Amino acid sequence: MSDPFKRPFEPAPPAPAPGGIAARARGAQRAAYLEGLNPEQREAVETLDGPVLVLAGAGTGKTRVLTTRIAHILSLGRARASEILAVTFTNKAAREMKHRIGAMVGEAVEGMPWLGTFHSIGAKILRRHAELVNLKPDFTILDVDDQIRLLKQLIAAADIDEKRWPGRLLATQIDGWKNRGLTPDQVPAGEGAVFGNGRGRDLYAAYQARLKTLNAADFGDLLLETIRLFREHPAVLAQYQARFKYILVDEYQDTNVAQYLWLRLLAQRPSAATSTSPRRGEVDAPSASGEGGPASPSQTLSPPHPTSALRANVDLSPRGRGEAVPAAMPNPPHAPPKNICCVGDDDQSIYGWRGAEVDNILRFDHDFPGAKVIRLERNYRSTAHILGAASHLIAHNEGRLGKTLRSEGEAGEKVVVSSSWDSEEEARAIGEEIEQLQRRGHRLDEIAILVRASFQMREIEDRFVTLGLPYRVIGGPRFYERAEIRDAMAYLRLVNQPADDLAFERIVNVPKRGLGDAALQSLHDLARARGVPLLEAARAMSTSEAVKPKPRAALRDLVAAFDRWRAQRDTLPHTELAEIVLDESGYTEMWQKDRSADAAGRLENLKELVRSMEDFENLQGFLEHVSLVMDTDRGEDLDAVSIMTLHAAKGLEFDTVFLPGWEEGLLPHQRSLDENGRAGLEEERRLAHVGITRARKNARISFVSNRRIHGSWSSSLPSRFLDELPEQHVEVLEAKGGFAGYGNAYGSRFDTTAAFGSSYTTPGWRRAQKNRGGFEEDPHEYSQVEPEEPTGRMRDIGSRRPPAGGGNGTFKTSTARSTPGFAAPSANGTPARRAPVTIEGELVARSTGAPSAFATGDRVFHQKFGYGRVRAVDGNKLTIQFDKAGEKKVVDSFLNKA
DNA sequence: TTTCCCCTGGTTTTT
DNA sequence: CCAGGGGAAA
Repeated sequence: MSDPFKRPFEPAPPAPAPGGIAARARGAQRAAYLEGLNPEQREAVETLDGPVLVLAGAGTGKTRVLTTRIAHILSLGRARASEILAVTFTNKAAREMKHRIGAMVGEAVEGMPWLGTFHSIGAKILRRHAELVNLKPDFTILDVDDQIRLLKQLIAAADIDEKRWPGRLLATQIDGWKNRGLTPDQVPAGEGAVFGNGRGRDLYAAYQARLKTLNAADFGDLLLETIRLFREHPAVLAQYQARFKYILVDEYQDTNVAQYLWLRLLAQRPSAATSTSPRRGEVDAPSASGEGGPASPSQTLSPPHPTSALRANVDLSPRGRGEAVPAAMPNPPHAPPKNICCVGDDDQSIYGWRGAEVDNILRFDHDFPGAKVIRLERNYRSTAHILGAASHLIAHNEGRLGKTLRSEGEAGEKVVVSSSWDSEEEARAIGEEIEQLQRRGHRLDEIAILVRASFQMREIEDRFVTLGLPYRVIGGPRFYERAEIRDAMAYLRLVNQPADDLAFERIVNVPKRGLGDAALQSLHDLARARGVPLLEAARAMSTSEAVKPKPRAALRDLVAAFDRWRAQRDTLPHTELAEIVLDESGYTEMWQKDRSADAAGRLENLKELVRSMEDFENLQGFLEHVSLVMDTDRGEDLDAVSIMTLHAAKGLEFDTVFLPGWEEGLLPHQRSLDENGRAGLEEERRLAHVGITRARKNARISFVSNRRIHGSWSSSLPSRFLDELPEQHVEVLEAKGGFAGYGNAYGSRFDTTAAFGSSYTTPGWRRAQKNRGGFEEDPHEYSQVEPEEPTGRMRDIGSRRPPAGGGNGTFKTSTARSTPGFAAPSANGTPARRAPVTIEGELVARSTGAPSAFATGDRVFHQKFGYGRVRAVDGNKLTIQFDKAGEKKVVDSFLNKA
């Protein structure tokens, strides 16, 4: 038994008693995977009994602990793979865990059927018992568009002004209620009355009823309905309680109330719950009982949570949602909680705004009495300077459990703080610096730019396009969220399931068939009158004399097409069927005719969709996958700089990280401050902390003095977080712009800037208190004062023109930007070209001499700007008159001949 | 029914 | 400033 892990998971030997001889004997031999763990990690892996909370700071080996723990459980024979419940938030995390466990234990990862996201596991359970919650096992999982369309109909039906009360808002509201585990009858009356003149709660109830009719569930239902299932059917619950011997939860700080309740139900011992009635302990949940009875009105406010011994500081619990937060873990003393292990980091809780309750993690030892808390504080990622800066910053938060990250590495370089006049200059500075790094051999895919808000990306992208610097935007509209993909999916759904009315509504008139609102309305009426799906109603109407000839023909063709496709469903391979559907429906043609910039990209996406179907056995399997897994990792192995939001960066790491836009109002985001006060501020601080801790070697923070907000310019103040960085770990670069009082205004604690005679000498946060919004001014006024850049490489007078002057930066962004189709830019690994010298926006010189393959007058296509014609050629720099985006100067590697 | 223009609002985003 | 949605004209 030299390598016991080559053995498949199942069948596992019967679970021996803890500490049994066999286990110990095996354990002694199998300690290989435990090697290389530090003592805390090892403790986290080996403490198998009872509740465990692992507080894992950034870069401390969280995933490793989780995966090793699973391997450990399996190898000790404590449980079979199918008896372990392991939940993550994202599919990506689930995939990664599967992968790593597989690497550690052998091939048989498929033997972990209960490793997945909360939602996918919820769906799995729900399908098994669908009848018990008034669904059929093949229920549809709604996407957001469907949801909103449905809500709009309900709002209209209730005769509520849809303008004042948009469907989207109600969707958000309902989502919020579901996140908090509230069924319609549990929504506090006051809150339920906010929407639509007191009708919010009724609409929610109507929506739920409608979902049942449609045999559909939305994302929230995957959790909430499972909870309801468990509450109303204790025998079912008991079955799962008995099955899951070990529960592991990743990113516990991100769990919302519904997820918490879900876990809590599963984490109870099965014994008591096998009885037919809900347990006493359940009473403290938001619902009075599991029997669907209304929550007692007196429950709208619960007492403040008992202070947790775990918690170092006072709770901030901000959002006034106390009523939704359940009280303690209900396990009576005789039934200790099961073996649940939650891993998380309260300092990385950045999703409060979408329902995550930091409180869940802060309260863990109270919820799970006798919990063992293990802190992982040894960071293997970042240098001491970076960690020092991050730790000191986050220490300003009060609502935290408290950890101190220690670096296991060298001191490295200090965190660099710099400033720019405006965001255009900031983008330029970043671009320049990256070129420099590139010249020194720094890989581009080890560089990331992390922004607070996505609008910040635009100028950076713009700059990179000009420089020919390859980049990729992470996040943004995901593949399956693109309109063309959803349309295609709707066609396929309807082929698969002719009763899918929401899919029908989506595509009746896409492409345009002359079937507008009027036609749809009469279809609805007929469908309702006869109690048939819309497609059937369409069939009836297509032969009815009452319908005008034109729409009648359109309906006839549509119905015939679906009949045809459905007949082909069982005879043709599903990929082929998909192609046929897309072509015969005229959908492909619609985009082919479309001359807009992103049409080509959309067609490409459709091809990609069909290609991705190959991985599935049949249409059914594919559709199930897509509704749950909304991301495709179309990993591009291009060496490119990553640009993303701070939120999207969680869990990632890079050698060098740029953090632009650290200004009051943007990094502590104004809205966060306004809406959530101190708790909001603390979440913003965690965001800043997440940003810094993404860096392994270099972190470069910057802020600007002037920012354009909604079109008009206003001066901005440096972020208060800058003042919270410890001096000894930070190097402040002198502002290049040199406008005393602005770029250098910040940093009362940094000598470097004092010489500039800042008028702001109070700490940044206090500065921010007074007179926010600043005053407006024209940066142009100062342009003459601008000294030459220290590098002397570039004199960019052009950028000093008032940015409002238009011309530059007025292009239309398209969704294609997340897949910039770089024609393998030559920048790859080659010595970076110098930045072009520009005067008044004119390109006068350029350092690459390579002649361009394009000539004046050529028709070209650009991924971002669309089609255009070459106006002028200057080496590899071309001036293009784009059809839509206007005149631009672009590097030729970004162009294709059209 | 479609198209065009006006109006509004404009962090973050998974499932 | 600028994108997306909704209402009014063609």
